[in-house]
Amino acid sequence: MNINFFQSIYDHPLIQRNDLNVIMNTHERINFSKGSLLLKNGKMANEYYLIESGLLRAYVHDFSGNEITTDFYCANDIAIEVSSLFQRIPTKENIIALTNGIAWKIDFEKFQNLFHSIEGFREWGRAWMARQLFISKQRKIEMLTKSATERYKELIKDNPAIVQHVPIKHIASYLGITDTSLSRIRKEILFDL
Amino acid sequence: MNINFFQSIYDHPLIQRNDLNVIMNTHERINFSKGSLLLKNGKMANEYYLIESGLLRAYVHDFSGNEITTDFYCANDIAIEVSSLFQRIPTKENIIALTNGIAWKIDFEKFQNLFHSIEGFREWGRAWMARQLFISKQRKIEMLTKSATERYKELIKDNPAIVQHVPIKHIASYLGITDTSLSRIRKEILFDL
DNA sequence: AAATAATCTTGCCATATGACAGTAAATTAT
DNA sequence: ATAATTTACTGTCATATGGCAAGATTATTT
Repeated sequence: MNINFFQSIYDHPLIQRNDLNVIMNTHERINFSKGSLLLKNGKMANEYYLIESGLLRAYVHDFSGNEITTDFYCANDIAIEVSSLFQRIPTKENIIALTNGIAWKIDFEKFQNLFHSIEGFREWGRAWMARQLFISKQRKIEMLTKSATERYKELIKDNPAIVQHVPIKHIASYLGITDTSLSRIRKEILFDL
Repeated sequence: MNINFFQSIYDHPLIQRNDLNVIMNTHERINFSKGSLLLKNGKMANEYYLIESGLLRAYVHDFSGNEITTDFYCANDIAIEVSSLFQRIPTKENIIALTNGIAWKIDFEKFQNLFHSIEGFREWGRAWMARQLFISKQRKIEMLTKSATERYKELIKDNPAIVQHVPIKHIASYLGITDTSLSRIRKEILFDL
């Protein structure tokens, strides 16, 4: 078990080395295989996962039943459904594995203990939430101000792994367009690349 | 000072009555007047505000310098820029008063004390963040899946005060369209109302 | 009250994206 | 390997929204 992996994720000035050990030992290693569901619509999230390797996709169903991809999780990301986990309510999201992979799981009760017993951990947690909120806001603004083409180009730049491994229709719903349109956009920007 | 106001905002099963008193006394009443800035781009947020009355608008500038309205805050809302306040970094947002009003202010240091000393308060804080994250995600999905017309209709339904008091151009940028388009949409839906 | 400025509406045309259908290509199952 | 299924691309047409500019309306200042 690699301490650098945990250190890069639980990165906060108030988390001491021995705190990190406690935190590490609270996680459990799991393997997931392509197609398996880590979280299912209607259930309550009881854990979250640090992704060591592999690729996951989160999605919801819109009013007419179409899958809308809300997030991708890659190595070093945290796969989590905050709303369900922290409000103790059933989720509307699904998290499914797009590839095989390895993750480190921590469940809510253990998280809760760390949160209330380690000051650095709860500072980290709050900062993490703040960052997520910032990212979410940013993405919202980008949806408003940027064209689908620009958003796709940025995805290529920031997250090439996703573009390479994920079916177009999922990327399209993530970008908020149809797969038809994305197909055309891809054709368009071939010249730029 | 109205305890019901604070109770409705700091609403969590683990917050006891005397906790609430401590929390209440940590806030300071302020008046704000139309046009005043409660937060300015480039500064660090050092406090947040519970809005008792009045109307505020948060906005950022996009790459080409246009104002994008990111949020409105009404009575009983919390006007806060989480990212700057909790990550201790300068903000990119502005919060400006659209009307005169009354708010209760709490600054970061005092918040921090409450957070670490009252378990119920930090549970409330985390749940609040989780809810915000959920709302932000929801809005993102709505931007993806709903038309500008639908989004405007929902705004009318959920927040009529905003539609009545706020200049169209701000509502338009909040919805992610131009004021021209919003003007046409308004004309369109006159029939529906 | 008049003057000025800000805001809102409207017309014209351009463009991005969607809906639907058909085909091609790739993946998966038999 | 073959068949079946899923995924990706393309064509045609429809629609929503944007860009720009000119008026109309409303608000603000003098």
